[in-house]
Amino acid sequence: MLDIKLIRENPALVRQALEKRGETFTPENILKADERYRRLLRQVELLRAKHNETSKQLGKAKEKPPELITEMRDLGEQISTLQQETSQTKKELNSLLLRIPNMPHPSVILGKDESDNIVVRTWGEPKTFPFKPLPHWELGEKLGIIDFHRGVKLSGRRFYVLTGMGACLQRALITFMLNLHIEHGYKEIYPPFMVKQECMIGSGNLPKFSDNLYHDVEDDFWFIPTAEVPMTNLHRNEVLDVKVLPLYYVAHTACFRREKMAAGKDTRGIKRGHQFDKVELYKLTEPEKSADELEKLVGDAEEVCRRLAIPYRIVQLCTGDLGFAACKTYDIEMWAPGCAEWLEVSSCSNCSDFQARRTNIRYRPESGAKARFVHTLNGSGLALPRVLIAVLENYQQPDGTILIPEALQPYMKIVVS
RNA sequence: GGAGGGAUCGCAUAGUGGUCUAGUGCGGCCGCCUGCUAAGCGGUUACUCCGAGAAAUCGGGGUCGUGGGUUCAAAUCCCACUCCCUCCGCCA
Repeated sequence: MLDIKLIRENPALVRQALEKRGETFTPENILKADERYRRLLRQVELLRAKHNETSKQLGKAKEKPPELITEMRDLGEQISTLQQETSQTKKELNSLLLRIPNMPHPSVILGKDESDNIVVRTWGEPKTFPFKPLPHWELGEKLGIIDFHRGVKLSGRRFYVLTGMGACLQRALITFMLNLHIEHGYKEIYPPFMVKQECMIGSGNLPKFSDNLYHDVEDDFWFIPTAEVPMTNLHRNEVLDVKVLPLYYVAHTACFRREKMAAGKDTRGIKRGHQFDKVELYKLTEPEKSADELEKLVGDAEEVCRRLAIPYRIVQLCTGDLGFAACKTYDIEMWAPGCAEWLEVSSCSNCSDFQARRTNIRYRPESGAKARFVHTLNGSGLALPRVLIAVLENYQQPDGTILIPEALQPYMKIVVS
């Protein structure tokens, strides 16, 4: 959510910033609602002051003068009518504000869409194979570690079953990543996978993107599309001590996405499913530090790729490709020789105070000082099915078997009888 | 799912319709006194919104778990919900 004061005082600046992301911003409705709200509020408060005053008089009076009671009754009616109008206006204003995306950070490159993103750096050389490397769906089926047919039998398209060493490899990756990030100072979190609506609003997934979410109508639970959602809401309505900042969290969760938007895209393999696992990094920082913390966050996520010795590149998203809540984003893409594409295994974003405003997460710079909104950052560290793809395709051997990356070997020591 | 109890300022507690501008204690902060310490004395003590101001600050509104209701008037009465505790049922 953007600061209404900024919109009020400098709508042109906001418009310019949002135009960079291809958003046409018309502040007129918002400004009108804002002005109307404040005008109504002043009226209501004036009446209330009168009401309180009269009530006090009446309270002190031994004999209750009937004209005072009449006055009270009269004021009460006026207040309740005006109050209704005020709340309604506030609601309208709020729902408008909730639908405006974050403003891009000035350092973000200008661009229209994905095609204007730029590769910031690459690491490693794509391996050359003395044979034609297979895509993971073929490897997975041949090795009997990914069962597509039974996945469909159980849950329909875009579902699969990992079996045997496939499931084991994923589990090894999860533990490896979690441990690595914990070493880097992140605190492990195991959050709920189903959350209240207000959490989805807090992270920015609602009200605008309900198409991509699973929702349990009976009990009004929303299934998380990423651990970012519960982690954004962990400290909802809290004022944090500056001494605890920055907070670093890491969580492994399942993620659920309806993927209505991506219908027909990436239908082969395990690249895009309705359910997948992800290790997610999350930070809460002081505003002045979030830019640096984003770079460090990317570095921490990158480290996973390096340890796995899989070539990757860092892509900076242009203004037009930024997510709703982000002011700056880097993607990490691993090279997958089998399907011959760069796989997006992570998206690391600085959300500045956008989510903190929605969730009301603040910190006090020093005791007695006014509380300020924190900045929040998130990034995958990393998304599992895609890393699994990269491991399978990069480590495939001529005989169709998979070499286990050195970093994962300690996690794969299993006696199979 | 059923039955009961509860939620008040950082913590602990008082408050059964108007004098609550929510009291008291503890803790915190500031000061005083005491040749150290302990103790004592005085003061202070939340968040948020609107408005005025360059600012310090000032005026006003709201907040006693949340939302409704009754009433001229609600921390206080009524209803619903949320969360916590005790018990029963069910369950991993």
